[in-house]
Amino acid sequence: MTNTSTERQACTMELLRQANLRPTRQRITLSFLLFGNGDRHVTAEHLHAEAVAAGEKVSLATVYNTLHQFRQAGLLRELAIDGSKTYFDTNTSNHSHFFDEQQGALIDIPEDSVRVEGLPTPPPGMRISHVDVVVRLVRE
Amino acid sequence: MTNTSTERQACTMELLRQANLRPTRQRITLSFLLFGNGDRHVTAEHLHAEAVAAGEKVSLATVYNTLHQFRQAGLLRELAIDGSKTYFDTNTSNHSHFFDEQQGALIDIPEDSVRVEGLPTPPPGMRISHVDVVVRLVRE
DNA sequence: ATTCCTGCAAAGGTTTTGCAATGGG
DNA sequence: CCCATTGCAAAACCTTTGCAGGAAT
Repeated sequence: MTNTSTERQACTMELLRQANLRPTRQRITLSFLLFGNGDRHVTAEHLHAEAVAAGEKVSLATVYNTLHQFRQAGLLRELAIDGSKTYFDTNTSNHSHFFDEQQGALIDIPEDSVRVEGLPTPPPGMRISHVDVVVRLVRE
Repeated sequence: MTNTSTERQACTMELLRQANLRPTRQRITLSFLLFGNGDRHVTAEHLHAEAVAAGEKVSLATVYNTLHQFRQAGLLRELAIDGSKTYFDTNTSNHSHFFDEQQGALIDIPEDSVRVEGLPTPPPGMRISHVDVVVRLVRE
């Protein structure tokens, strides 16, 4: 543990300020939950439950709004894993994922271990913004 | 053009029979739209609109049912591309996709051109069922 | 005749939106 | 004080489901 709680909180405030988002009580709690303790994958509902469990009074609508604001600010990446739910990843680097289809669990694969080779040139007038790799797992 | 329309229709009927699905009017039309003319990516709504435009009387619920029945029979693959919509691919081989985020358009990448290397071993008790690669494109 | 399939409408789940009330700067 | 932000409830959206009528074997 190298940071005090106060230092981490100051860091969180700085994140919000740089993203041009007013550091409201709700946003501070949510960014703390998201960025305060390593890389995470969350859904809106999951994060909302966590905030409520932590004693924060915040609505689900605000969680959705905040997640999208953070995504627009480049603090989160949206993942298309499963048609029915939207996952957000606090690790915005270009890394791959394992996905356990039965459990709905996501696991990061370190950024530099996976290489995608032999990609064709994109159609004219277009460029690659991101390469998503999802490795789907089933129980043996 | 090597097949007559009748031959293609016979082929379609054969698909359904092998999948243990009664060759009803709706299923015949839908499988013909899906498999009658090369590889395709469709959403339920898109396929429904196409069927209606072709003069077929079919409900959206039946299109959903049929797409899932075809997927269970291994005739289609479901793609997670975008949180809000489910895409189905008539090409069930393990290939990659370009996705144009602005247009929502999907383009196949030939199966053998892309290689994913350096994947770590799956967690104990699990094995890889499929590797999905989506190359997201933006306008330059 | 029996079983499967279809259509409709209603329910389901997730996400977005409109608007009045609240709270930071 | 002003304007961004919040919360609520309603709406929007895609998808699934229940069930009665219809079609296939």
